Amino acid sequence: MSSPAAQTLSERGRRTQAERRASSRSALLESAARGLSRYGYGNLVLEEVAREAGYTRGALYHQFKDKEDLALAVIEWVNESWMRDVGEPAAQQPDPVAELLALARGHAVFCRRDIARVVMALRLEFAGQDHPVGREIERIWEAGVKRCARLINAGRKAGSIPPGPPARATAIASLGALEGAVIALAGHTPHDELLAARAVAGVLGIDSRRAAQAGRPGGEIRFRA
Amino acid sequence: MSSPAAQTLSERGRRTQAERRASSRSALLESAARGLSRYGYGNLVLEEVAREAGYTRGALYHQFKDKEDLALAVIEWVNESWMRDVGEPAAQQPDPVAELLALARGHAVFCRRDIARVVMALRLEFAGQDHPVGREIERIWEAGVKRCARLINAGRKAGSIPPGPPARATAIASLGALEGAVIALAGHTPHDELLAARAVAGVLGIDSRRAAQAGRPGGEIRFRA
DNA sequence: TACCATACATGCGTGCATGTATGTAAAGGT
DNA sequence: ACCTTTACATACATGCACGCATGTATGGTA
Repeated sequence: MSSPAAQTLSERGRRTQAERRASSRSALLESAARGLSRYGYGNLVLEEVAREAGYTRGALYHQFKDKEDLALAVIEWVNESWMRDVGEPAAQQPDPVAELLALARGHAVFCRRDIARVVMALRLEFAGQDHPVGREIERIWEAGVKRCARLINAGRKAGSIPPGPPARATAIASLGALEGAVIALAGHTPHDELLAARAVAGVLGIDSRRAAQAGRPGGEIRFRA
Repeated sequence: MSSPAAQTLSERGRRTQAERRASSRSALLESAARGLSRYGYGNLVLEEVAREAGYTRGALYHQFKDKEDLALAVIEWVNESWMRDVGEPAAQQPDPVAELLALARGHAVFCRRDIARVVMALRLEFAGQDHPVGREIERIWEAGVKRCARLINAGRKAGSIPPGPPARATAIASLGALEGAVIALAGHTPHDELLAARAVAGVLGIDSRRAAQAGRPGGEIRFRA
């Protein structure tokens, strides 16, 4: 937490410049992600970010142009991680409903890390403003809404999702409910996964018992009657 | 928006001191509520709050001890409004499920005003910190969770809510999903109401078709098959 | 070993928001 | 009519965080 990142030594004890740079950068990114998740952009103080990564602000300004550049890098980093761990696996699901529920469950698991609220916090903070960070967050959010709306339309055509409000509004509600539930549930492993899926299933109008099974190859959890 | 609040004249053209004070105070409170909802606590600049209310910071510091005092007053004000417009009406419902769904719908309608995100924004901003504002928000949130958990327990005993994760976790997920959905749905009247109810119903594990009817004396909305 | 480039630390200047102190106009009492 | 109190504006002082400029150590290279 306060030492300059796990050293990935090349072969000899001496570390390459590129190695130093990379490990510093990822340490700073991780610290900044935690900070953004906790405090948001405005309340994030770079001195603390650097300190928690084991550096000073000097290192930060050497790696990133300014605070905004750092935030954008964090967003990109988090988004890539999300795509790899959640977005792409979910795309393997056979039908729209399964994919939507897999997204819900995957997101819940993804957000067990302390970088969970980065997107939510920044989206709230920059909503309705014209700031580069806000635009980037909006771009990512919009992509999620689009993906979700496509799946809803497909599911409705296939008959696996009942009719309801416009697909876009339903998609927005799904993602909002998902994010809200997951953030509120921070620390409530393992129930977060099922409850997230239930929230999404509810918005979609699906029988919530589907939510208990989808994406759980290990079988479903049973509760006492 | 920029004139010193609607004048509630006593009888003559002259306004009483108490009248002046009260109208300034409510104008400042409303402006601060909008500001907190948009920017959160840290990013809220008092100069702008005062200006939008038609005053200067002088008036603000005359009515409120400091920024923290102002925020606490806003929270109290919003909470009272919520209780009056949402909390108490919902308590009239005959059974737990109906009350929970009424809360969801009521909250969605309540949040059509631009003070919707005050609680959410502040809860995110002060999560895990030991700040008076954070504590007050936490208090309100906890009260909501408790109320929700009681209703869930009652509903499960009565058989109207199926078994699931612990009542407290389910309550937290319900409120989180509700807040998240409603905030994301800002501006999507009238679908916000149904979708909020669906999110809560989903978390509870209730057939989401219940959500379409509960609390809608005027009958349910029909969508094309 | 000598030299340069890169990674990082340290110190300074500046802007901005808060809080306070002081000044002014409106209201209320006598 | 005079004085006091209240409501508000204006001006000032403080602190904090950002960005940049400079200094230092480590890695690379000849």
